[in-house]
Amino acid sequence: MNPAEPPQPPRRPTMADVAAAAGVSRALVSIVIRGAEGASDATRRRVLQAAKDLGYRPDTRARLLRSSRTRLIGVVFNVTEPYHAELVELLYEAAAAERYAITLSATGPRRGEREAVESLLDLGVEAAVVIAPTSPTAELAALPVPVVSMLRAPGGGAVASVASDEAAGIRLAMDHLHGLGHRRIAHLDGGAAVGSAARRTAYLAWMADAGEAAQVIPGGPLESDGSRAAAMLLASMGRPPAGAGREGNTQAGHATYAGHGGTASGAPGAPTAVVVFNDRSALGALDTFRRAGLGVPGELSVVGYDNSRMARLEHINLTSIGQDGPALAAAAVRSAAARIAGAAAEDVVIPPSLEPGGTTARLTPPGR
Amino acid sequence: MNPAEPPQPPRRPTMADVAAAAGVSRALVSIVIRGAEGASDATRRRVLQAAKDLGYRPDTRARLLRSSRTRLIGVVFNVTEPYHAELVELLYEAAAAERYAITLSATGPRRGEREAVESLLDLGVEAAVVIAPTSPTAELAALPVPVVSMLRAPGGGAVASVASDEAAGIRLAMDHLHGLGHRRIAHLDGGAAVGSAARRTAYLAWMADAGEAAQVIPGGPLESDGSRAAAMLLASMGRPPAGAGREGNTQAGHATYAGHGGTASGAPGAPTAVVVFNDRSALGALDTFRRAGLGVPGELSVVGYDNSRMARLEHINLTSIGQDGPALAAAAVRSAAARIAGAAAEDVVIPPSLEPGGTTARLTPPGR
DNA sequence: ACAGACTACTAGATCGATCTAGACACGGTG
DNA sequence: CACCGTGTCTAGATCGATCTAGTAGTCTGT
Repeated sequence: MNPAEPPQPPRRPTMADVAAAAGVSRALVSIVIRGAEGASDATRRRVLQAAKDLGYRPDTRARLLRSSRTRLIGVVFNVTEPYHAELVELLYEAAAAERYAITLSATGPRRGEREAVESLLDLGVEAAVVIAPTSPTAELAALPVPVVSMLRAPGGGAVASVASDEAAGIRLAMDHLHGLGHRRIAHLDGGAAVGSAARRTAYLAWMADAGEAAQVIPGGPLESDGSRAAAMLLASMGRPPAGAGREGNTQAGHATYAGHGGTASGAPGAPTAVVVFNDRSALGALDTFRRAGLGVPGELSVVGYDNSRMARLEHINLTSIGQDGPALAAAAVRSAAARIAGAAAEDVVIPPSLEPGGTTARLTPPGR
Repeated sequence: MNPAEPPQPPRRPTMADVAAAAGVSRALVSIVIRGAEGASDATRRRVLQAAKDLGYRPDTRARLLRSSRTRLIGVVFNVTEPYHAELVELLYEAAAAERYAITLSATGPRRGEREAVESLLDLGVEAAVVIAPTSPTAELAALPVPVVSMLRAPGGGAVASVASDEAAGIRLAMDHLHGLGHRRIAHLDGGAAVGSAARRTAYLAWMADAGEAAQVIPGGPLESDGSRAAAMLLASMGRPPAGAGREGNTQAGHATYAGHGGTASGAPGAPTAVVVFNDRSALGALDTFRRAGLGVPGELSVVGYDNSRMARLEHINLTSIGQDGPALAAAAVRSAAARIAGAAAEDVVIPPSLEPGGTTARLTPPGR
């Protein structure tokens, strides 16, 4: 009721307020809040109670500014990539387990990697995790904090990396198809995307080992790339795609070719299975195959890569190579923590696994 | 060469370093860096040059801590929602245009909205933009900073909102289909998802006005929801879905029903078009329809909602209601800025538009 | 010539935490 | 009893910026 009293500025309580309420010094409150040692159990309880009563929450800005250990890891991800989103979610959990906090910075068509990383540095992160980096390794290594690159193949020691074994993943896919009787297997590649070269090389090596003729169709990481590559593959099989006109690309669709019957279609030597660069691309390809009236997996088996949430949707149920996201995320955080603690950069390789789905099937003998 | 000198701590330069190099006070450097007035052009140039030479970058932590105007807007988004990702990207740009910075906080299966918002508050954001909030309006209104909710219908004044006109969007879809000759139009709804009720209501109202019998199939926001709802619709049309067995849900697929021919299939009164809650759901539905051998748009026209990047992929080319992302993002940032400046909460409604694609076509007369 | 206004600049307090150095109490030892 | 070690706690400096209040110096008008 004092007229001189300020009207009611609902100021957020600070450490000093808690200290006053609990009858201790600010420093002690800091100790208790951080969970550091140096306070008796009795006062610890008292301080925590006071903090709770006041609704105190530590101010991140002040903590970041003052403390030598911010316990903050920055994550750079491409906001247009669904699989990155999955990893981001897992990174939150993995970081929490190591008592680190995460702060995000997105890249995108109009926001570059450099910009994203620097905004993190200005915030005082102790390390940066960059998902599928496009910057050269040397540039990442030159940053003033340790960098962990995810999903990109090891770059030579200067930057820690966490990735799955691309070659092993492709071999899993090839072995799986081989076990189902497939011999003529094509590859729709990822073009210039991160990881594409490694997967293509592994495919070529496997085919060479098996003594089979390889067929690589240039593609890319997006649904549209897969769709386009699929159309090229169809053409090479002597099988026209669905719809002829330009405008009517979806009209009537598959009905045109649906009567073909079960197996072994098109030119002799046409592939009976394809391994696609990633799930997004595989989804585009699947769509194009099916609209052209090609039965999947009846006439053609398809394997993707990433085992993304999308691939696991029941109506899609794509056979895919899984990268074990939780393991990747945990390894990335551990690697970052280790480098912060002074360890040298290491390359972690996570073994991939094959997730069987409904888009691969045993090859039906042609002459049946 | 002085042995007492520390070996080489590559400390990041601070404002004091720049001040010393330029021969001015710290305060003046602050003025120049912020672009505030109160410095002559000559010194301004000198200070900027010194900053550049030293590679100075302002420390975000210190700036956030000290300044009353952090010019920081927090964005809460669901990392598993591709459409949110599109908006995030647009928000970065919209914020930059108003000289605000963005900081992200993701929600997800294991990270709630409350947690995400609070981490932003601890960072000192001046306002929060929450995309498709799930918390009750009252809870958002109780936060100590202004909140702008995106994509959720106006909640009654306490919280500013930016959303597209759901009812108008649905009407656009219905009018489009009506103009193509369709009369029996079904709706696959969004279940409990944000915005679903408004769209369903608008659909029912339109059908009532037109004197047609409405048919709402319960669905949801995900691909799998759309797929399931599509299967229900097929059943109601007396048309069995593709494949009979459980395991073989994709085998042979559409071939079973492909011979049906052009138009007007199934029970009398069966819909010739569907309006689906959103694009993701529509994609699932599309897949199920096509595998069942139902030609889209030959036998059934399909309209989605969001006009997402996915819908625009050339091989999908979904007719969809566009929410004008750039306008939404710009309005959200402007609204946040206005509330920070003291304005009352307002509800902004952005008119949607129809993006024609290849999944809708003129109805072929049944008795032709 | 002098008050008043304006411009260019600076010293020092401040934001809310952490960190360092040291005070104080208390029990055990020689 | 003096001394030491340990556990608990505090005063004050500090992080790197912004903000306030105030000081020179210049210009303007009468």
